[in-house]
Amino acid sequence: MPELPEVEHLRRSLEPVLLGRVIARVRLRRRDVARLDGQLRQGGTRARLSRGLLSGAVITRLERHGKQLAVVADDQRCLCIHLGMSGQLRFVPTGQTLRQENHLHCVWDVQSTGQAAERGRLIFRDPRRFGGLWSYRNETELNAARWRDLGPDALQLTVAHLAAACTHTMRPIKSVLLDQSVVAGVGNIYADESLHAAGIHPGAIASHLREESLRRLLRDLRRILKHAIDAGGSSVRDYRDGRGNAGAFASRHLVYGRKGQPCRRCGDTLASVMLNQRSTVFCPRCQRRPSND
DNA sequence: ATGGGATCCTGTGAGC
DNA sequence: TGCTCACAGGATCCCA
Repeated sequence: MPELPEVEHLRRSLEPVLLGRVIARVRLRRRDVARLDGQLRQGGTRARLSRGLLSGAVITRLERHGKQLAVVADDQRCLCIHLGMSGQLRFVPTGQTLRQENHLHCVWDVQSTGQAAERGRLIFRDPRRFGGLWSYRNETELNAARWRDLGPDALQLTVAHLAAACTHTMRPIKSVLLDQSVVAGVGNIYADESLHAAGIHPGAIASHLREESLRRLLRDLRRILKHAIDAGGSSVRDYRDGRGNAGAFASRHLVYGRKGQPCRRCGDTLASVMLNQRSTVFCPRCQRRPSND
């Protein structure tokens, strides 16, 4: 379940093998994962499809906002890649055989522009297909369309913005954290981890929290996200970076996936509730629910 | 307007 | 051993 740290680590792991390289060919094996100009493809020609998927482009930048990635080309074209739940983006150097992999939806042939013809393939796999590819003519269109409704990236979020999103709402604080229009990049893992670190009950009504609590939450969220990026992300099950390596942060989770186990801070047994249809793990002692909720 | 629930999808692991 | 079934969840849509 790639969240901000996983996508950021993926972005960094792909930069060395993609920047300055040209996309020689694209093979879209499953059409419904791709949207042209942000729209579900309807009768677009094969050429238009290839173009949207960056065929012939030289890759100049890899951008990220929240959990989404964008590959930007020298001619402005840009392809937004969202991994959803189980999506993987991986670079496979030529010579390394591409194992018979299922759910392989798109393959890009990548080669260097210089003398030494270093080649490889970039592959997009997504068994559960919650992810996808969205093509745009340029970054302005991406920002005006798909990224328009995203809040600030979690690493750029300010207390003022978070506090503004929390006033006048009866939603639980965890729902606010998971809301991508409030803050982009936080999913179930890092919501639970940051709330635990800040000592805030996930079900606490957002508008009842003091600014001091929100300040602590933001500080801990940012700290945890940065540590997770450095550790290569959390590989709970599927996540792999651009070279196929698992992340190491899952072993450092204090609450996520640890229901029934002792809290690593106070020793109390970690409890679990459903919130937003998500299993939510917290420590009943470290994260007391305010009495007025 | 706000927020909660159902929905999509497949692999995994528990339990019989 | 092999089967069934619940569960995992990001985003989107629908409805109260």
